[in-house]
Amino acid sequence: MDFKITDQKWLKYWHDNDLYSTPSNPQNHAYYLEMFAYPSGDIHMGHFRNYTIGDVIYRYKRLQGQHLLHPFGWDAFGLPAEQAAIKRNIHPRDWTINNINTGRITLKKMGLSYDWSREILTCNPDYYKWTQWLFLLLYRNGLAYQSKSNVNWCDNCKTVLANEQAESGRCWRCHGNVTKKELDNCWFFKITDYADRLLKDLDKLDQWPENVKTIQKNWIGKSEGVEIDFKIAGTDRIVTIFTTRLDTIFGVTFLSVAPEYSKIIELIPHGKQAEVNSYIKASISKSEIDRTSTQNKNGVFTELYAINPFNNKKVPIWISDYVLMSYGTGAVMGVPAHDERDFQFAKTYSLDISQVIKSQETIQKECFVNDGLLINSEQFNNLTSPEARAQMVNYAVDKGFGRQKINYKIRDWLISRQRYWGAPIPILYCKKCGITPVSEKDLPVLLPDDVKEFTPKGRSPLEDSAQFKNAICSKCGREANRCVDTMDTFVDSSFYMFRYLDPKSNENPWGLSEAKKWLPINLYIGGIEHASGHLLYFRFITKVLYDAGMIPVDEPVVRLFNHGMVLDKAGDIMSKSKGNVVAPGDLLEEFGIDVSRLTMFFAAPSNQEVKWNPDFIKGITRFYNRFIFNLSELIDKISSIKLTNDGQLSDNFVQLKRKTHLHTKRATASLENDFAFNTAIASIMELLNLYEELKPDLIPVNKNELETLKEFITTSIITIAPFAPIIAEELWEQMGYKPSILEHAKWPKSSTEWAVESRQEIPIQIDGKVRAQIPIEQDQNDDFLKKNCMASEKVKKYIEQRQVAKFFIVRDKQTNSPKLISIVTK
RNA sequence: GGGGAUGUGGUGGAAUAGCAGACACAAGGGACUUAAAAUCCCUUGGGCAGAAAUGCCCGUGUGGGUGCAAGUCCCACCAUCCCCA
Repeated sequence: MDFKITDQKWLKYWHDNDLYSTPSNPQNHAYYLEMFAYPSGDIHMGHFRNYTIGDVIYRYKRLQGQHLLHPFGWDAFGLPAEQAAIKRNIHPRDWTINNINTGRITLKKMGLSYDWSREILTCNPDYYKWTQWLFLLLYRNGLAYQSKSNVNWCDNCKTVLANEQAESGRCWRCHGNVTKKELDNCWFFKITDYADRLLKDLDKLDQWPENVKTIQKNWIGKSEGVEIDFKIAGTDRIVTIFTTRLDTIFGVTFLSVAPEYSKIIELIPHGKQAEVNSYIKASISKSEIDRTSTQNKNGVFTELYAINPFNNKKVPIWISDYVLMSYGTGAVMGVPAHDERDFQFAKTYSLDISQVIKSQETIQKECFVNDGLLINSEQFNNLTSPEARAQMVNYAVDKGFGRQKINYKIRDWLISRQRYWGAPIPILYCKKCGITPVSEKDLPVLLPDDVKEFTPKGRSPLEDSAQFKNAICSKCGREANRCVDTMDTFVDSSFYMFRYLDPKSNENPWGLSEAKKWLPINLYIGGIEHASGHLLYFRFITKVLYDAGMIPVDEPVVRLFNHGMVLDKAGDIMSKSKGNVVAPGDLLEEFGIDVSRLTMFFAAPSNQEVKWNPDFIKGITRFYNRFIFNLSELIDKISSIKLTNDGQLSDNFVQLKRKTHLHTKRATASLENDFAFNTAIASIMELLNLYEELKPDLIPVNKNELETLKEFITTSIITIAPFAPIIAEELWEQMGYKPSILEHAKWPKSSTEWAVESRQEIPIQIDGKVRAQIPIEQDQNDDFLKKNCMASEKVKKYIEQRQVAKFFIVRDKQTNSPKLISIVTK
């Protein structure tokens, strides 16, 4: 059988018969989705893995009779298109479309079960019209606002960098230092308004991996604490600190404020200002990693003092760069006795350490960070930490110098980019009306064609397009300027899965009836790297759309699955510069669809990394050819056999039937539970191995034996279909059934009666070690087994001259048949 | 600095607390062949004893713990990888 012919044959059949189109009136429906692709050249092995895993699940569910939505699209806006434009003098759109065309050809060669009629390109006006619509929806609801912002700035490249492009404080392209720069007119989405819901609803996601939920939880970073106002001695100014450990407030020996904390600068004595300024300058150019992770905390004394409102003690105010302006109030109280960082800081500068929680440790040598009983805290002495926190906050509120405060680490989502290749923000600046949203009927705001220069200058290339920038105010009709920024591509990808519901609609982004038909998404497959970015934005936008009545669910995805990475043989990431890239297209050409897929699945469980080794292909090819040979041969052989007489199965047929059912059970579990396709394929191999072993003696002499062979054939073909769809179709047809197997076959069920090991003996453990076996017989009650066991010569040998202290039989939970006998001697 | 994952033969990996190494790869030996490829058969965690059948001991990163029984559960540590800031 030549895969070049069969691959083509079935690709054509599937295409001609619209096999993967979405049913319009789905029964028993489900929505399966893989993360769409960023088009950078051809698709790579990571895509290959991601999309074939989704394809396996699609085929399996289809064989179980489900009606499915399984779409695909492209995350087509983004920075690399502009870089290519600068480097090769090609328009970002052309570069992007070329890459999509290349990628699509490869995906189609893979024979994936996508409904291509729903394909989406986020860079097309009929898509980004809805990105802009989404912006307006948020704007209308007070969830989009404009503000100044400290952005990452590479002075070398004269450009703004996204967080993910400032790797460890270095520019990803020139490795120059990244500093912060204040920019006006940045647009934000108010994700912080949803922080609490995003956190709380994680509990609903019982089919999401724990690690993703933990990442999101930490990212949101909710902490419940208190703000306390400290007066600055000799002034009427205050410094407000945020703390979660109010119970330690009598241990405060200093305050620390962030270098960006501008309010106190003017109060600093003149003689000190030069020193302070140079410290601030040095700190601000450091990355947050450097600031928070160094062992040596450092700072500079301001010669200012603050008054602790609890005990009126005067404590020094320091500026230290381990305090971040973006967290809390930008000021913290220093309690070296009970906080690790404060302890290090106090040690460095020989500040006082004052213990207020009882502990065994010597406080001068190490700090004690746990809760405990309060000491040295006046009227709060002898309270436990939680009691003290409750009473102290009441006290502070009563006296008017403190308040309860919930703090989040998550910041509002900065969505404006000074870039060309993105969806323009649909906002007008009118001299009379101010900030004015473009009216919905004027969407989309199209990207202009007269931009030729994409080299970053720190402002958007759209600034230079007169055609784009000059506009008419949608309120008063006078001249206005368009907002020249475009949106972060994470906005594009935060609702594409809803646009798939109705991707051709011009009237609305999708119809509510379609949303009710298909949502929520039953399974979403992609890499873990999106745990805190895309998946959080996507959950946020889902909630916004839910609140707006656009969709019926407030969580988008029931089950999330993260596939492992594909590395090279040595465990290195595949990259062009290393020259270790394996191209999916080449694999398909050389080995065909089935073998390429089977090799990937067999290499490792889907959630673990694969170290791709070309040697893997050999073993799979060997198995694949044996599978085809034996199945074809058997199909031919039995087609001429007619048996109508009843009769018992002989031993060999019993063995084959058991293995067939056991295999069905294992394959089903693998597809339902953990997507460990390697074990499902190993199970098919075992079934085939057993068949080959028994083959000479599998001559059916009655109807039941013939049926057992047929069951073996159909089970083998149907259960391999999700993994190797081409050969499944081919053999299904050879059996004389109507194609496609997806439409006319049904996933087999295993019976508990037959899905049992063909085991001959029961192992006997004596003092924890297997020492003997007894044969399994008809009678399986306790007394009989015990008698048999004690009669065994080997058992006698081990327990002679010893007393049996314990004897028990371990039975299978489901079948109750004995699995193991355990004897403990004195 | 914080969070997470993983550690099992020469390799990829199996194993609801119940016979560790399924299923494969590689390697070695053999058959077929003028030869090679392909295919097929045998051996294959380490050690000891035995002519052999076989028997015994050790073994899942390290050290402890719980259990009749631990790769699996608990505690501490080591190593590698990933993510976030």
